[in-house]
Amino acid sequence: MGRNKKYQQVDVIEKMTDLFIQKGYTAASLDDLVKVTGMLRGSLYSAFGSKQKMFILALQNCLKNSQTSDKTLGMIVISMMELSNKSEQIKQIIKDWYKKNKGQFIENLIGSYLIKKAKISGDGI
Amino acid sequence: MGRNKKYQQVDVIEKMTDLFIQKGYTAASLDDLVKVTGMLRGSLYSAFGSKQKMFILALQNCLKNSQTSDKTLGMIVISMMELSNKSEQIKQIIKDWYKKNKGQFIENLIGSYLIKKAKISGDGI
DNA sequence: ACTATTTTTGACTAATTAGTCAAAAATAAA
DNA sequence: TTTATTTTTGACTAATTAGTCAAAAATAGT
Repeated sequence: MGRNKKYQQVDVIEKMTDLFIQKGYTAASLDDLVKVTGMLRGSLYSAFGSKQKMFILALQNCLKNSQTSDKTLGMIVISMMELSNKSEQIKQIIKDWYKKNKGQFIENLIGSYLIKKAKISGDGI
Repeated sequence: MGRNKKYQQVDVIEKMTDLFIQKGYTAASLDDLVKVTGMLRGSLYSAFGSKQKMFILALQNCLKNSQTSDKTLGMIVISMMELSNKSEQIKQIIKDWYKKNKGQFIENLIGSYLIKKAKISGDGI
């Protein structure tokens, strides 16, 4: 009952994830989120509640996948840089993730991801 | 000739650096910079020109120091996350830095810094 | 004292920010 | 058709953003 959803949560969250990874959390504006998702502000807030909740859903969606993809690393690094000191929930999420993944050269993986992302390696990779 | 400087560039840049590392580039506002430096907006712009130029001076000041301190890593990581795709100059600076430091477990150092900064290691370090 | 030069001051602007809300649209059950 | 429920719409707000600028203050040479 009620109006049918025009947008599917999963698709919307995927698009949000790409934006967050591209711009970072703070620099990704609501206008940007409107643009990439196709939803309007009211719908976004009605569906997700706040920008931080959008990010958390995007982060959790990434972590469902057990392998440490670049997408996951992207969201983890943004969490560490911009959100771990603002949200206890996010801090706990990445704490749990680190517990599960430490001892697997994860520090090295994080560093390598950043160098690749910044495109400073010289060999174009 | 002319009015004496009330604030010394070196001190101001040090304070800016601490702010950028604490908040990140985007999240560090001009109001924040006014607060930590003691200078007013007009003085800051008269002395530095723009927020990005303030950041570049802070970054270059860190890199003068040949050792890779946490302060340096902080500025480097912010550059990679928030600025390497916005400023060719900054990209070049961190490209040069990486050239000088690669092969010294620098990826590991970067990852370890982030984990320490986010305080997710479990052992409180 | 006067002039030239530099630095500081803080009010100002135009743009952007996250978030709100009442109304409209869409649906299914009664 | 009416009613209850859900989703979408987009204009709106209050706060914050980076950056500007004319005026005042401070200094040193003439």
